[in-house]
This record gives sequence, structure tokens and C-alpha cells, in this order.
Amino acid sequence: MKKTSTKILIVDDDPDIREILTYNLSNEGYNVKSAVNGVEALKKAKKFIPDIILLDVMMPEMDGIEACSQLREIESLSKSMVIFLSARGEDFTQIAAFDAGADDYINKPVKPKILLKKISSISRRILSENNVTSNIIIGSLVIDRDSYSVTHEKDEITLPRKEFELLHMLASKPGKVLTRDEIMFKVWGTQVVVGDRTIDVHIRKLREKIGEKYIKTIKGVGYKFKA
Amino acid sequence: MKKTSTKILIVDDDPDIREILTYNLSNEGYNVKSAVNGVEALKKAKKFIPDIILLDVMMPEMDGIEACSQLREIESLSKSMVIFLSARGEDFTQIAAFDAGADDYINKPVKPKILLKKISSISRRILSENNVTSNIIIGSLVIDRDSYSVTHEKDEITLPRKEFELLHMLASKPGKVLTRDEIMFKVWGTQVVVGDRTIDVHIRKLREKIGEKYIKTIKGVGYKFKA
DNA sequence: ACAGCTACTTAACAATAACTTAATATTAGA
DNA sequence: TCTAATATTAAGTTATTGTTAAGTAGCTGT
Repeated sequence: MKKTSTKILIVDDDPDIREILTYNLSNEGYNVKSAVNGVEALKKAKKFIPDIILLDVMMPEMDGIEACSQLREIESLSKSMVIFLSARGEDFTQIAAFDAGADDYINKPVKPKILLKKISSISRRILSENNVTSNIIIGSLVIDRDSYSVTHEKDEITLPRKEFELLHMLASKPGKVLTRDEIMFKVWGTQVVVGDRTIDVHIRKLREKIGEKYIKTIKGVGYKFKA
Repeated sequence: MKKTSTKILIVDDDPDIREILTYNLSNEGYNVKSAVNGVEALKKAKKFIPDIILLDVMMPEMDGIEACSQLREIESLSKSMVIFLSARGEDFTQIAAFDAGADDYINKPVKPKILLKKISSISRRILSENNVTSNIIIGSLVIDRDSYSVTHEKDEITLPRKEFELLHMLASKPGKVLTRDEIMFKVWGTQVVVGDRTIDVHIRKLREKIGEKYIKTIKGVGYKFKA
């Protein structure tokens, strides 16, 4: 397997989850440590300097949000990625998490496959360094994940979630044609099934907002973003 | 029209479910077989080599998890997708399922719409995985599958699907003469039958777009690509 | 709890690019 | 030269996407 030296710190009060995650990630060659609560997490993180911190939202004493805020204060951890493990895809939780400085989140139950995928993509990103944020700038378009907004010729438009994810996905691989299947998988996931025209409608709304020139249709294949 | 020959093995102890699934999937043109338990599933899978295995989690004797693990041990089934049918979205079940090597899961009661959508997207993925030949650079031509485009003397032309596939096929074996039969088979497949002049028309459009010099006609034999 | 709002999805229909065919012209090779 | 094969053109067809409007669900603030 891939011998990445990416360091991961798991923080969760549930021993079972710690074990499952540790098992799966160690198996993939990651350097894994764990902590049972926020206080211990802070202590271990200072020494271990993990690249990635998996943080449970619900924990006794100090919850994940609070722990994340404090982790963010630590100078040496400024480059670490914090990923939340949230019990549900509650909007509140997600927003609060991002507010506290989280870089990503995963909904429980954690599926090892998804987790590994995420971890590996993040660790690849870390290795390739200079990725400051997940923001994208193309021509006169600025796509900003932090605020879920797009700045297009000086005016900022806040996009709904689905529209943003769709645009972000297209723009993150400019020039590449993304098939409807790929889009479905990335934006909607495998458990949701929506009709054929749903993507078109979102595309239309995006075009309405940012202009026609960016998103090109490749009939029978998919869509692609061009600068 | 779309006559996919994707093979599906249904494994469930409930005859009603077997019948419903078999009916729905057969109707869509899939090649369907079924088994009533894990033991039979293993036996049939070895001979049938299904592309997709729909596996009930709860079964007498050998449950789905165990069956999946054993299926995963079989060399010839390494490319098969295993989809679990789970009675509930229980955490334990999901984690165990993914651990056992499942690729996806569907919650019961199975809605035909969701099932068919999932199956068709998976079977499309399976089909498209087979022809992942990378990009081609010949002389001043760059043929890029990601963007479905050809860059010819500094300007990028996005090609329609058939034209792209045709060009890609010719260019992937430069110098070799490809017969009309070979082209038909590769670009159109065995299920579709089109007239004789169709290929000519696509060839003409390609020549129009990338210039005359690349594609040469060998009368009575076929076409060849030259650098 | 409620109205009002936004995001999202769906369905029906329109539009269109991609593709195919048909009719006719041209060409290469025996 | 003669003929079968291919080229060309324009006119169908069809599959795929675009568009619109309306429905649904979930959230927000009162």
C-alpha cells in the first residue's frame, strides 16, 4: 500500500469508534494516535503535530467545536486539517464547525471507504503543499468556500449549497469534462437519487448568476468549466 | 437501444424479493440470476461471474457480511461490485458491510426507481472503466480525453462524442489501418447498427476540423492515422 | 405554531446539437 | 475506362439538454 507518513490524531470519547478508525487508518499506513477528549487532544496535538485531526463533535467536558477553536489558537498547528465527525448532517453543527475553523466534516456513521478517500485526498493535498485554502480563482471568478460565495466582476453572490458544490466541483478541474454520474456522486452522494433534469436546473441557475460563458455542455458526455 | 449485457446476481432468501428484483432488472435488459443463500451465491458467482452482486444482509446460515467476505476472496470476482440490501440503516451493519468489502448499499424496502438508477450508473461505470486509454500526443495534435478536445496548432476544438471516439481510436494506433468493421465495433459497439455512410460523414467532419493530412483513406480496407 | 421564505426537486414541453440517412458526385484502382 | 468504394452535401431523426413553472420540504423569525 501507499506509505504515507501523514500523521492523524483521532479524538473521540467512544472507544469503539477510536478502534475502528485507528484500525482502518493504520492499515493504510498512516501514523495514528488518539485522544479521548478535548483536553487530552490539545496536549497530544502539541507534541504530535498531526497533519489531520479527526474530531468528534459530541464529547463530554469540552465539545468538538470548542476543542477546535482552541486547537486553532496553537501556532504550530496552523497547517493541520481539522475534520469533524458529526452525528448528523445538521446544518447547525456544520456551520458551527466551519465557524470554529474546521476544514471538513464527515457524517456518522463513518464509512471507512469515504473516510479513507477523504483522508487520502487531503494528505495528497498536504503533500503538494501551497494549497492555502480550497478557494478557487479563475479569471474574474473567485469561488470562496468559506462564505459559499462567488465573486464575479466585483459583485459577490452567495450561492445555495447545491449550486455552490456543483460550481466548485466543475471549477476545481477546469477544462475537464465531468459526467453526470460523477456530478451526481460528488454532489448528491450515493444514497440520494434525483431526477435527470435536476442537474440541468442547477446548471441553468448557475449560468443565470455567473454568466453563460463559463459552463459548457458536452452533449452526451457532461459539463465542463472553462476560463 | 441500450442493450447492456451487465450481469447481476441477486442473493436473498425471500422469494418475493428475488422475484421483484429479477422482474425489474430483467425488464431493463440485464442478465439476471439469483441465489437463495450465501452458499449458493458463492457457487453461482464462480460460474456466472456477475458484474454486480445484490446481497441481502440478513440471511439464514451464512449472512451477507460473511458471504461478502468470502466473495471478496475469489480472484475472478475482484471486479464485481457488491451492493448490500439492508433491512435498516443500522450503524453496525453499514460499518461491517463496508469493512467486508461492500461497494454500496441500499436500504429496504427497495424502491425499484432507486435500484435501477444505481444499477445503471454502476454498469455504466463498469463499461467506461474498460476503455480508459490516456491522452494522446502526436505531432502538433493533442487528443485529451478529459476535456473531449483536440488541440491543433494552438487552438482547442471540443469534439462531439462520436467524432472524438473515432479520432481517439485512429490516433491510438498511428499508422495502422483500421477497417470499417473494427471502427464500427469499437465506436458503436455490437448492439447498434448504422449505415455504411455514417463513418464517412464523421471522418469528413474530423478532416474539416483538424485538417486533411491526418486521416488517410485506404480504399477497400479502411482508414489510417498518420503523423 | 405559524406564515413566509429559500432551496431543492420534479414534470411537461421546447429547443438543439449530435447523429444518421439518402441522394448524388467523385475518386482510386483493376 | 469502368466500377466499386468513398466523398460530399443537405435533409431528416433522435437523444440529450434547456426552460419554465409549479410542487414540496425545511428553515427562520415572529
